[in-house]
Amino acid sequence: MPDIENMQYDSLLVIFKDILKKNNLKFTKQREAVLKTMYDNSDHFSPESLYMLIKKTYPELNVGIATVYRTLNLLEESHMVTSLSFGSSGKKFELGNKPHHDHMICNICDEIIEFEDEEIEKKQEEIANKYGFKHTGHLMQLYGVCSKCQQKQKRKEE
Amino acid sequence: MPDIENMQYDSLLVIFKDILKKNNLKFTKQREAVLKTMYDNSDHFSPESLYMLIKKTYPELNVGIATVYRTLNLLEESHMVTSLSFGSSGKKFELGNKPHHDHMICNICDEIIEFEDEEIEKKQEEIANKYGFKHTGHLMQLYGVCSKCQQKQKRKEE
DNA sequence: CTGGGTGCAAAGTGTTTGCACGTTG
DNA sequence: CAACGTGCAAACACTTTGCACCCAG
Repeated sequence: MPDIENMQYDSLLVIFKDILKKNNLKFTKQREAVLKTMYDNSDHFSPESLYMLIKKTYPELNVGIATVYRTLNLLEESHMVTSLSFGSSGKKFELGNKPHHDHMICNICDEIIEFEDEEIEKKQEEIANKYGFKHTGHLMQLYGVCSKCQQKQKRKEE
Repeated sequence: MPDIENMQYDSLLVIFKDILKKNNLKFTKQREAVLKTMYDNSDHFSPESLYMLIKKTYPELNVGIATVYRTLNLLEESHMVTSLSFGSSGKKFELGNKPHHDHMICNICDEIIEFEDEEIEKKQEEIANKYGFKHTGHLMQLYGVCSKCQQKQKRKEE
């Protein structure tokens, strides 16, 4: 499986078509619209918000939300997108075309800040090894209050 | 707020009653059954599995699953239990009476292994500070295959 | 032209809520 | 005895699925 970090859209598309072909699946306008929309609006999407954006961008396609779900699941299984588990309100998905990173999530405004730390990654590897655990992935999310919301809170207190 | 690590049941109960009193809530058999069952069967519970266990242990109470949800939410807000996000199939809850730790989750058998690493905790703190983020909690879960399941896989391959 | 894909609506999940009755303080 | 809590079932939110038609290969 190629490493899709930092790839341009054309290369992502080639990989996607390849995955489809290997699994006897077909390349459709709808499937492309999902990938393209995620690429063009690099962000963390809920299936719902992605669905709305696709409808707005490609009104002629008349995409259904079921297809968005189906495609996101397909892309996730193919490791082209990754998902973040979110408290209670479902998952968010992001296209995997950037270097690995984790997330800080503001409890107040839901803003997502990405960060990356090699040392922690190494440490995780060590821990897994210690327990004879074959480490295939992880989820690390820091929760708290982002700097903007902290300032808002201070202003209110005055 | 007291630190409920390593506490015996009696002390947990006192704290729980205290929280209830402070919020003008009542101490009921059902609420106690939830706390006691979690204490007696130290484990990671889905609301459903906890509900079943309570029904089995206290058949005379005729508890409803809605009460289990309500009580778990109450306990979580009061920081007496914590929850782990679980892929798509909801959350699991554990009583917070042990030292802080994170989780390794086997993708095959769903076994949960607890671990603790001070260095990572420190690093998380540093990262949050760097972004002006007020860090109030985190979720770190490593996914992979536990040693038992790796052995089973090997056996099949032979 | 055949098998997989799609939109739609219905069915599944997991969780929350309205209500009448029950219990706590 | 006032208020909060409970069980029940209905409602909810999110996601998956069955089906008839559609389209890519």
